[in-house]
Order: sequence, then C-alpha cells, then structure tokens
Amino acid sequence: MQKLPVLLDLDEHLYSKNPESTALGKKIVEQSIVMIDSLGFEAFTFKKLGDNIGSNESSIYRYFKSKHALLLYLFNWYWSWIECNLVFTTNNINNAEEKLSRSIQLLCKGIQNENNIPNNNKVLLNRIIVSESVKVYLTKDIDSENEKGYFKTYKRVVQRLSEFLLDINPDFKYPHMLVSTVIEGIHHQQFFSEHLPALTDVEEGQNSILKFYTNLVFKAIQDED
Amino acid sequence: MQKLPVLLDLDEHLYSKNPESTALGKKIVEQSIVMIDSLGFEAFTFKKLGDNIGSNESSIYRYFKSKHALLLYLFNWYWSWIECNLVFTTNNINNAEEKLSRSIQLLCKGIQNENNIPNNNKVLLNRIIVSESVKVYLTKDIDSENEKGYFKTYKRVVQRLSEFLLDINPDFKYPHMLVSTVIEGIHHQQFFSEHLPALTDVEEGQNSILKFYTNLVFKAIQDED
DNA sequence: TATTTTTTAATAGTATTACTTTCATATATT
DNA sequence: AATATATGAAAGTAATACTATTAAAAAATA
Repeated sequence: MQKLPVLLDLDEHLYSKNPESTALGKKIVEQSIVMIDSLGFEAFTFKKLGDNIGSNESSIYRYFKSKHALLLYLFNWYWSWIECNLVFTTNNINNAEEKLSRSIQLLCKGIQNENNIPNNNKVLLNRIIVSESVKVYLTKDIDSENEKGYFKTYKRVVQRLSEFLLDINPDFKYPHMLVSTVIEGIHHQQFFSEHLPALTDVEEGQNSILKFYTNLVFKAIQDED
Repeated sequence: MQKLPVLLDLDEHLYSKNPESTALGKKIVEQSIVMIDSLGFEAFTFKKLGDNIGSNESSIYRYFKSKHALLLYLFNWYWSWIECNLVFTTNNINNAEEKLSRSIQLLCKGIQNENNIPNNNKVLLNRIIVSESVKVYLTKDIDSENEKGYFKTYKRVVQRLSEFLLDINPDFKYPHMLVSTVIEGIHHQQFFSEHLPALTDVEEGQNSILKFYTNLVFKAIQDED
C-alpha cells in the first residue's frame, strides 16, 4: 500500500499532534482512509481503527480530537493536493480558456495514483471526498470551524478558479457560485452515476461529467447579449 | 405552530406506522422538524424528541425504526410537496421556456408558508432539506434503500424537469445531470450564502441564486453550433 | 551510560446513543 | 363486558465518543 506523500504541511490547527511527525501518526491517517472508505464515515470509529493498526484508541485521540477532526484533516489534505496540482497545471499557460479547461479536467480527475496501482490511498481518498466531504461542513459547528480557518484551502481553490473565469469575462457576476456549483456537482455526479443513475446521464467511457461541466462553464460565462 | 397539511400520502415503506394516522404520530413529525432544525441531525435523538413531546422513546420507535428513517420520511414529504406544486405551477402552460423558468423559481423558493407566518414548520423543513438532505443518500445503505424505492419521488421530479429541458432542445444530452446539478446547487448555495459566503456571490435582495441558475440552465441547453 | 523526557499501551470509567424487550395501563372497538 | 390496540414506564444491551490514570517502552539528552 502506497502512502500519501509527505509533501503537504497542513495547518497545525487541523490536528492535536502532527500525524506526519511519527510512524503511528502516518499509520493512523493511512488506515483511516482505508476504513472510512470501506465502512463509511458513520460506522467508522477510533476503536475499530485502533484494533486495525494494532494500536490503542487513546493513542489516536492524541493525534485527532474526534473523527470529525480527522475527516477535516483529510478534506484539507485533498484540497492542498488539488491546489498544488492546479498551480502546476496552469502555470506558464497564457491562454485563459486553456487554463480554465485544464482546471476543470483536474477537478474531474481528482486525486489519483500516478502509477495506476489499484486501490491505493489516493484513489480511496478521492472516493471519500466524493461521498463524505459535504459532511465536513454541513454541521452545526460550521460557523465556529469556519472562523478557525478550517476551510481556507478549499476557499482558496475556489478563489483561484474564479479568477480564471474573470480573466475570460471580467463582467461575469457569479464566479464563485459557478465554481462551487461545478466542484460540488462533479462530486455529486460521480456518486449518482454509481448509486442513483436516474439522476445523471453518465455513459461508460464517455467522460460525460467532464464534457458536461466544461460545456456548462464556458456557456455560463458568455456575455448575455 | 402550523402543522404540515395532511394532503400527502407517502409510500408505506417510509414508516413503520403511519404518523398521519394518529395525534402522536403527527406530533412526532411536527416536533422532529423543529428539533432537527435547531439541533442539527447529528445531535437530534428520539430520546430528546420524546422528552420534548411528553412521550416515550419507545413509542416513537413504533412509527420510525430509526432517525434516518424519519429523515427519509421528511425528505420524501418535501419532494412530494414540490412535485405537487410543480405540476400545479406548470399545468396549462404551453410555452416550454416558461414552464422551465417557473420550475426553477419553484426550486429556489422551495417550500414556504403561504401566510408568511415566520418559523412555521415548512420554513424549518426547507432549512432541513438545505442542510441535511444529502445525508439521506450519502450513506453506505444507499443501494439497498434505492432498491426499496425510497428515492422515487426525488427521481420523478428530476425526470419531469428533464422532460421540460428536452421539450426545448430534444438533442440536449445531459438533462438529468443538469437538473440534479441545479437542484443540489440551489441547496448548496443557500447554505454557503449563510455560512461560507466566500463560496458564493449572493447579494441580499438580489435573487442571485435564481438569476444564476436560470441563466445557467438556459445557456447550457442551447445547441453547440 | 545514565537520566530525563516523550510516546505509547492498557485499563478503567463516564455519559450518551440507538436501540429492544417487557409489562402495565389507558383507550377504542365489537 | 370482552377484546384488541396504542401508549407509557422502566429496564436492559451493546456500542459510541470520549477522558483519565498509570505503567512500560522508546527516544532524546546530559
């Protein structure tokens, strides 16, 4: 099982003790991804995780103060990775449309394994983002957690993409709305295509989601008249 | 506190004992809406609900086998109401664009109180749909629950709207995707505008969400060439 | 190398959740 | 008046989501 690369330093408020700093911490993050993916977030517990990695529940609590905090950590890990790749992918490209186009591609592709090893942690993390990530913010704690800056990375990605839209059409009035609609939509459609196909029109091997959202975005930002 | 009107007969698999059939049942549904809205779905329990309505936990379990089942019931109540209103609103209108336009308006307006009494159950139910409804299907039980037909009403609404799109442009390839993107997007943007405003561009009193999605839909279904 | 500090494991404990079961009582129906 | 149904009260269970204490192991440092 390939580990998540140790290239992202996440905000220190996202953990109680940095899981990147110890072997146990890394195992916690790694195995939590496997278990949240297989059990679903609701059925996942620190007790089960501890049993699974041969460690104790109480040790895990030293790294994350709750399973919600762990999910928030994974959420930020994902968006940090996307942000890195977004910068990399769009860097040195002058054509604004091309920048936007590549960004949408990245959002659809999500975070994947470079070497096509199946079931590695990044593939699983991507699945977690698709089916669990809205649970990070659709809670009663949203306002206090937002104040603590836990959604900064996600907001920064939305901001960057919004700027690409404005480069193409500076008069477009709803860049953030369009970007967040597309991001959440891409995740939703991936879930629907697997579990509620009546809500989608995804055809195998057709890249339907990419085509749909690319078309949607480029048309939406066109001027009215 | 105004009750939900007793006009919707929901599928009998959505409850263990029909809550519309008794006074206690109605109180359970009514008060659950108030409490899920104020506590959030995670913190809401049947114990608290029982205490609140002066009844016993075990009695509530006779109506709904879990709090998830109750949320599913509310979800279906909401979509049944929307479907009724959708049919009513678009009936006898021949112009396809007008039909679509009114449908988007309905989705943005959601379910509201007719007499502008603040904080009534329908306003609260609408808030629950905005912040809790995705939790109904983003679970590990989705496939078995879908097989049992628990999402029929929602799918039927999506289907109806998709047909309106196809009336305007029969060649449009992604009607279900567009409709489900818009429905989920409208809910998301309402939540974002209140809690994560950096992800939206909603301006007070501007009907931004309605304008944005109306524009989005009508442009998306235009022919390519 | 010895000492100190840090990290982890093991155990126990608490309050709450998400139920189920049983049984008595109240209410409605025949 | 007998019977069926609905509700309430209480107790019980297994699990969850933690916290606290202590001791052993490992790592850092003097």
